[in-house]
Amino acid sequence: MPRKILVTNALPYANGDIHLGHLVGYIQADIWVRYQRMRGHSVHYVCADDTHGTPVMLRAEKEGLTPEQLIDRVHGEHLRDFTAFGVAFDNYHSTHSAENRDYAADIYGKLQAGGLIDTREIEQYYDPVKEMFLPDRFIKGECPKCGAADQYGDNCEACGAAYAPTELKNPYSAVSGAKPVLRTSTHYFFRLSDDRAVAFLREWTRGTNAQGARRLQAEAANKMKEWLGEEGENKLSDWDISRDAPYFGFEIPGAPGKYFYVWLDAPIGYLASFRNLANKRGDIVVEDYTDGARAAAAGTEMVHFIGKDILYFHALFWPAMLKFAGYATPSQLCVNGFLTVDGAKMSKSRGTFITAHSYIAQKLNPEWLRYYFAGKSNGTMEDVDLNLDDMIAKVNSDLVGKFVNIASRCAGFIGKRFDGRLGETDTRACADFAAAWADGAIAAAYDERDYGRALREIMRLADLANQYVNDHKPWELAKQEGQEARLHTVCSTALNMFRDLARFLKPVLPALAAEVESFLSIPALDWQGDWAALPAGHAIQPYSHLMTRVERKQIDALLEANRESLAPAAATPAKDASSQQRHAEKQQHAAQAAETAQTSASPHISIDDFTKVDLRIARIVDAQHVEGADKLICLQLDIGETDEAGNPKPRQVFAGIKAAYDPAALVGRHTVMVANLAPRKMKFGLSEGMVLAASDTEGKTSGLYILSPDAGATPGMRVK
RNA sequence: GGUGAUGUAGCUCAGACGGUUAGAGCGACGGAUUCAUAACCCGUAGGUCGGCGGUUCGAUUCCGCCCAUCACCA
Repeated sequence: MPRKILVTNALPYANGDIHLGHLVGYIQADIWVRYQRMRGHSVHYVCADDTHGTPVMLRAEKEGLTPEQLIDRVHGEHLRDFTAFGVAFDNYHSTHSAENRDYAADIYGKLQAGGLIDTREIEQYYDPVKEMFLPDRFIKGECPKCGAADQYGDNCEACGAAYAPTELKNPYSAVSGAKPVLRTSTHYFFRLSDDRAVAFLREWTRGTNAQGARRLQAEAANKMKEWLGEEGENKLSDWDISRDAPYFGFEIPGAPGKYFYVWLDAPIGYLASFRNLANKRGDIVVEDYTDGARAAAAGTEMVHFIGKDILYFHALFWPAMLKFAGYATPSQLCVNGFLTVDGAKMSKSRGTFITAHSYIAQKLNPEWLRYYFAGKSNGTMEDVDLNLDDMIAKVNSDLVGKFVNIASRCAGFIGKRFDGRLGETDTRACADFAAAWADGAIAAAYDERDYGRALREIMRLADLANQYVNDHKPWELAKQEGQEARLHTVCSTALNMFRDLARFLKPVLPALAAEVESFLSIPALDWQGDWAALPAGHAIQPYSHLMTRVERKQIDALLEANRESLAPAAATPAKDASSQQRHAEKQQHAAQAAETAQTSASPHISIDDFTKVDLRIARIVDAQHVEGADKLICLQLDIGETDEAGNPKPRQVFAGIKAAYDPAALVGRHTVMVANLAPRKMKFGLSEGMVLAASDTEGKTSGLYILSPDAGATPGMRVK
């Protein structure tokens, strides 16, 4: 029975270029789709641009475009890049579409009817000039901790502190420059904390689908357990799904001036793209995939390929929305990790923030990258490292030296000596190939998305083919009288091996496989049909090189083309370097801290570096055990600071010194603390610094010793 | 700090549900060969399987602790 599968890829946000980090997930999905089709399964493969939200709205304005004009242009660029890398969606649509509006309204309506939508008043910064509520990202001001100017509303790039936008000093709107005011507004919430949703998600994230496969990879299911908590616990909170006008998106039915938050309608875009495809084609019954009951009856599957940064949305909100709106829930989430380049986060200053377009513009072969990514894919959520020297070695050795070489070393004889026609095939010599086909190990590896395993096995076969040629020495046979038939057979046999290798590699290297099909004059290779040898007398085309080698200088040129000098890089921080898809409204911190840190690799620090650390004498006012923490003591430290009323205002610091100190014995002592360390939100509360303590980092001797100043030092004194 | 993941030859990665000499590719070194894009073939060297303890007749594989890296903490 052929499977009927709807495959989707995460929707890239319509606010930036496709880069190599994106391509990991798209190439993995594309390989899987191509493989399943070669097996004769029915696969619909769709994607779309994720278009809504404040960032798109503001960027369009900045460029003097309407949002529609901007997303039209980006749509073209994204589709161009995917196509160039052989990622062959059946449809590449947009979340800003009639289909998506209909689905969003329908799902929302059903959730509302099911009692899963609530409203609530929330308070938020509002830009009185621009007349809009401001996402955290669009509020700037002075860092409440270190005072650095022009910091974003969620975290400080200078000191790394995290805070709420309301804590910023002298806040201003990044959009208009106006001073924002706090305003209350009604927001709509999806009641994820509802018992029904919690119970459903607990089962859904752990369970298996109708095909008996786990819906989530083990690591992903594990991760969800953290979010869901233990049995009986309810750690989920309701989800704010509305934003106030002006907002680029869909207005919520029955709620004038309120719009669906971009993340609500983004995954719905999968269904919209599929519906759009069905409308164009006319032979797809959409409801057999989307309707809960009908999909179960039809045995269809819905498989989402996503990056691990958006697991949260796809494993909680999305299945819950679908479930309680009566839609089919996803059969499987295939989650991939981030991309690092040469072991580090992609970096604009190093030129490793490589856009898909620049790769193509530099005339690098996309299939080099497909092959390398495939070799690094093992079906887990682990990050993938693009090691550039390794990629050069791997591609040149495997694809050029081994695979393509087989055709290159045999085709000449067939062309010159036998008029381009094949002879008999030595099927006994092909026994290992036949066994590999019958055994199904390569097929299983593809199906499980462990492409690395598949390629290792395929390359073992390629080695066998080269050994076969070596052992039978066609170049000697060619010089011997009466050995023509033998020569003919050896070359034909090797070319049959070559054909099967091309078949095995086709999901990964579709363009190369197509060239092989044309070189061998054979119909499109698939995985089910006739694996019999090509018949004697079959005419092939003259051989021309199927692939060139990668050279280091090409890679260097690519890095140079993507390199930005450090100065402008600071203006446009490479925050989302490894992320596939992340909206500015949900930022992560600190990605850029690494970027700046890596620029100074000297073994010494300057005096300036040292003076950045604000060390102060502190008096331990109070010390308490922390419930539930093995190592922590909660300290209240007086460093001479006072609140607005002039009362002493101690710092709260969590110190991992419980093993060595009894809290009661600490009270009243003086010690040294780092006063300007970025505050850190811990499970137990906010930690506003750290105390200094000595220990043997080699672990040879145990013990932990906090520092004490000589008598006379008073709280607040600077240590330098 | 909590939770999770990762740590295996110079590099990139397999593997071991505890059991004789821990694997592959690349790289290095030596040899062979010349059909092939300095490709291919044969061979050699390289690892106390992050560290320390425990369980066991036996652990790199199980358990505990520690260290390092990464991610998440909405």
